[in-house]
Amino acid sequence: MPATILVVEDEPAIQELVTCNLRLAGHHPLSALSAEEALDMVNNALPDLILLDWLLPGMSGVEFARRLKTNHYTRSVPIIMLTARADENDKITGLEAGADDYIAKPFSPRELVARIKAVMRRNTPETTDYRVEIAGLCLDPVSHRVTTAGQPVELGPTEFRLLLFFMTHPERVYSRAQLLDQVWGSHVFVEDRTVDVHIRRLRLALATGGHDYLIQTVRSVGYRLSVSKANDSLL
Amino acid sequence: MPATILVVEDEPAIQELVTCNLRLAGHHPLSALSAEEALDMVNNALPDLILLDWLLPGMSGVEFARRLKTNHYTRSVPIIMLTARADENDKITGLEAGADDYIAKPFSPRELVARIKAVMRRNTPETTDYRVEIAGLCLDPVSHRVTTAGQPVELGPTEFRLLLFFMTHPERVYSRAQLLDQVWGSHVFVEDRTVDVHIRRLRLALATGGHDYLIQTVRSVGYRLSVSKANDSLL
DNA sequence: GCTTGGTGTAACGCCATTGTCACAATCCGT
DNA sequence: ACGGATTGTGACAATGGCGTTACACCAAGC
Repeated sequence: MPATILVVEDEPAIQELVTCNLRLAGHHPLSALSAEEALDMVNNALPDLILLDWLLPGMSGVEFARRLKTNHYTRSVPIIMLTARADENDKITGLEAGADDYIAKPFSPRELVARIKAVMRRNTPETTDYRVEIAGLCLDPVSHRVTTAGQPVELGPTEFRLLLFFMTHPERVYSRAQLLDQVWGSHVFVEDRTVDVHIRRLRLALATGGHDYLIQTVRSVGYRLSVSKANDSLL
Repeated sequence: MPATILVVEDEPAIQELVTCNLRLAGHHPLSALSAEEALDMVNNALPDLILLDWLLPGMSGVEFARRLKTNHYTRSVPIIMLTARADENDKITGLEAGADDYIAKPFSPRELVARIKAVMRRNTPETTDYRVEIAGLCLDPVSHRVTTAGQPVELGPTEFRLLLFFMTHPERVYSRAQLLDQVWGSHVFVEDRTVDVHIRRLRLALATGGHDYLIQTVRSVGYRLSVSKANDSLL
């Protein structure tokens, strides 16, 4: 949920205020004092979202937004406009230029982070929306349910994510470190052995349907989901 | 995927803005500046979807929607309402009149096309008759009434909209953020936990008919409406 | 005015979930 | 068979998610 956010704002006081609040909300703000500077930074590394002031010296905010939206590489980055007053014309041209939302000054820090959250959640569409089924084991991300041979399986959140990852990446070995990255998140710090415990819990839950064999351990390497019971199928 | 979309909007600037964005998204927009003009065009050729402004000179948007929904030939055309403000009453009467979705101005082009895609995707399996009944729980948007096993259920406005959303999107988990988007509106900002309280109120109201189990919580994910009592079961 | 119904927020407490550890069991090369 | 390395297993404390209640606020109605 934390995101890198590019703040394009020429007034230092507001710039500071915004970035500070973003930091407090757990985000990673980047500062740009002009549209030109912002363009450089965008070309360097894509941010997750852009907070764009309406009135800027040199290139205006609208022009900047237009430039971004006409570039295939940058057009997908959501933009939130900051405007001095809720002016109708501003609103229309801003949205026309491709802004996803706008905030009228003065705004509360709370509204700021709320809008960001709203836009980002709106912008991230479904990842794996389809149902996965392997050897009678069925997992549905949409309804968030798992069954083995028609019988319901009760899983904790982490076990669910773990199984989801395995079922979308079957027949492939993953180290504990890789699993921590993919299932827990690349930023958390937990012991490698924690994976073992969750693997066991997952197997336990799957055992009632006889599907515990699906999660196989590859000694000194990691774990793997496979339909074949054989511990080693070479070539 | 490309569709002919009738845009009913009296203000030329917004009309232009919307049709332009629709064209960019690969659709074929048709313009109508009044409900009367739109009626003619609909009778001439059925569009795949209608974007309908709430406030129109002459015949209002609601009236227009009602006319469409009472005609067998035109009732199946999905309607997305455009309203100037996120007014609770507007939303309710809009849904009563048969609108399939609802966008509050100002809206981003991205949101616009996203909603259109969403409505067109989900329009095939459901709709047609807008009375929803699940496991004896019956909700009628037209009369704005809810009954469990024939007995009336008293709900507040928010609880009603919440239940309406769940019953039109059953067997699917929604995060608190998504629920806030869909039920409260994509631009309002309230705490996530507020959803919990309304979920409880809804359950409380449904409990008298024994239907409280319908609203199920998926820990660390969100909520879901399901007919099966089991916390986890598929199909 | 006062009252009332609806809504959002804060606070409290319970309990499922989780990360970690200690120890037993197993594997594999020597 | 032995020993070290690796993994399975059970238990434990701490965390955090969620149900629940209470309360303040606001708009509408009498």
